[in-house]
Amino acid sequence: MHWAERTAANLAHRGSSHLVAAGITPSGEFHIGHIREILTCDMIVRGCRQAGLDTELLFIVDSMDPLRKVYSFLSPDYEKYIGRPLYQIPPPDENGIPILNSKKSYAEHFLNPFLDALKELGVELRLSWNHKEYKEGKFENASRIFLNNREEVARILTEVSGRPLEEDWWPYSPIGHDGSFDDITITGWEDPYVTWIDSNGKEGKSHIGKDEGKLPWRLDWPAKWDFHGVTCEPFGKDHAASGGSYATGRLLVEILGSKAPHPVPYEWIQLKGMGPMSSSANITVGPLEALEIVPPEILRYLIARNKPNRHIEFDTGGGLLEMADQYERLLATWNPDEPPGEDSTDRVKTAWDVDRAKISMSQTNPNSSINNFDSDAYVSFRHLSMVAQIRSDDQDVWKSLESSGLLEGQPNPTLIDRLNRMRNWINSEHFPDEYRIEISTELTAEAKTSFNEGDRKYLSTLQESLSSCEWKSAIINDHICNLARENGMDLRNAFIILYNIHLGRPHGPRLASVLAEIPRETVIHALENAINSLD
RNA sequence: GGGCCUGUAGCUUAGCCAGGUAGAGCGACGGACUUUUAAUCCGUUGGCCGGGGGUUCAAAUCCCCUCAGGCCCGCCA
Repeated sequence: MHWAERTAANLAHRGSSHLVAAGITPSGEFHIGHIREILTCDMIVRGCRQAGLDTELLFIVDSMDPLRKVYSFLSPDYEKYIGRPLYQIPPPDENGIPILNSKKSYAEHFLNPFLDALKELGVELRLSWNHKEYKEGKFENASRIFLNNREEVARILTEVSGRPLEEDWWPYSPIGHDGSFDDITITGWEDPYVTWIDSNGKEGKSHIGKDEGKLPWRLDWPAKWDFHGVTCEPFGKDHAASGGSYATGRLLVEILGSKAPHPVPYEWIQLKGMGPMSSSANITVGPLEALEIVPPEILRYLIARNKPNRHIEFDTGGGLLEMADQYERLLATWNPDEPPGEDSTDRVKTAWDVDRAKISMSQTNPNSSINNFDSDAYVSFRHLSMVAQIRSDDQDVWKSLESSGLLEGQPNPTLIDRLNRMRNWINSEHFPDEYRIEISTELTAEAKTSFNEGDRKYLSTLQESLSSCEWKSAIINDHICNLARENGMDLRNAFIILYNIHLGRPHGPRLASVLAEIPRETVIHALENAINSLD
C-alpha cells in the first residue's frame, strides 16, 4: 500500500471526516521543503478521499509569528521590525530594503509565489491566516484555559521538553505599545486581559480574544488543532523528536479537551550538492527555482515515490533526467487491465498497486484517469531536452516534433509549459554538462584517434557534397549515409567519426538535426580540419 | 545524556506497520535492428536484505542487543 493510502487507512479508524493541516511561517522565501510538506498533505487528502473520507487540506499561514532576526537577505533596516508580527511589516525589495508603501505585507510577499506554485502542482487547499484567527477570537478559548491552568501548562512544558521555564513565565505573549512582542513583562491575568509592563515602565493590557498578543509556539499549535479540528498533520522531523513541540502539544491539547492529530513526521529534502533547505538561512539558489525547471507532475512524482520518513536528495542535474525517464516508463508500462495474476507473490501484487498509486498521486489533476496516457504521442523529457537545445526557436521545436510524429497540429498548453521549463533548466547551472550539446570548433585529440587515412575519401566526398547541398536535416542525413555506404563503411562507425568531429564525443542526438541547425561553413570547416589532420 | 529516522544488487530503491520462495529502474555485459545514433527491442549478470541473538513450521518483515550514517531536544519543514 502506498504511504499516503496507508495514512488514510489509519485515519479511517479515527473517523469519517478529516482535516489535514500544514502550518508554515512565512519568514522568508518558500522552498522545496515547504513543497514537500504541502504535497505530503495533498497526497494524504487524496488518499482519504479515495477511501471515501470527507477530507480537506488546511494551509495555516503563521502570519502572527514575529520576525526573529534580520536574515541575511534583509537589509539592516529590518532591525526595527524584529519582534513584530510578519503580517504587519513591509516586504523587502530585491536589495532587502523594506518597501514602505507596499500594499502587500512581508508575509504575503513571500507567500504569494508559493501559492502560485501550489496551483501549478494541482494542490487544492483552504487558507487560514493565523493573525486573522487571532483577531476573530479563535484563540480566546484556548488562551483562557492555558492562562487558568498556568502551572499545569508550565509543568508539562518543563517535564516533557526538559527545559526549565522562568519563574515569571506566562502562557501568553502580548504585543507591546511599539507593536512588538519583545521586552514585555507580564504582570497579571484578569480575564479577558493579560496585563503587562514594557521596558520603559509603561503599562498595558491585551485582550486574549483579539490580535493583541499570541500564544507561544508550543501552545499556539495545540490551540490551532483544537479550534480547527485538525485530525492529521505532517511536520518536519525536528518537531517529532522527544521533548519536541509535538510531544508537548499532544498533552496540552488534552487540556483543551481535544485529541492530537495523527502525526506524519517527514524527513528533510535538499537539492543535491547544496545544504539543507531553510527559509531563514543563507541559501545561494532561489529555493523555488526548482519549480521553474521541473514539470509539476515530475515534482509530484518525486514526493509520491518517497515515503515521508525518507530523506530526499533532489538531483536537479542528470538525476532529473533519470527520474523523468522512470516516471515516463512507469506511465507507459503500467497497465490497469493487467494486474498480476492470482499466483503472483504478495510482493508483486503490492508493487503493482504501489505503482498505481504513484502514478495517480503524480497527476496534477486529481480527477484525471490514470490510464488515459497515450505514450505514442508523448514527448519524453529526454527527447525534449535535446530538441530544445538544437532548436532555439519554439516554432522550430514544434516542427521538429511534428516531423518525428510526436506532435499533431498545435502544441497544447502543457507541452508549451514543459518546453519553457526545459529551456529554464538548460539555461541554468543545474543542467548536466554531459548532456549539453556543444559544437566543436577544434578537433580534439580524442576525436583524431577515431578515424584514419582509410576514412579520408569518405570525409572529403562528404565535405564536397555538403558544401553544395540543400541545408536540410533529411538531405544532410542522406549524404552522410549514402556516402558511407559508397565508401564501404560501417554506418555506425561513420557516425562515431562524425560525432567526434562535430561534438567532440562519440555519440549524441540525431546528428543531421544538429548540423542543420548550425551554419554550413562551421560544418565544412570542421570536416576540413579533420581531413587536414591526416596529413 | 534522552529521542527520532535510515542502512536491501555497482548506483537509486520496492517490499517492512496484516511474517510465507528478494522485485524494479539505472549501470555493466551480450545480442538484434541498420537513412540507425545520449535511440529502440531482447537477453545476461549481479543481493548470506549493516552485524549478532531471540520468537516462529517460516523473519528483509516481529522482539532484544550492536555497528554505521543523518537529525532533533535553542520556534529553521
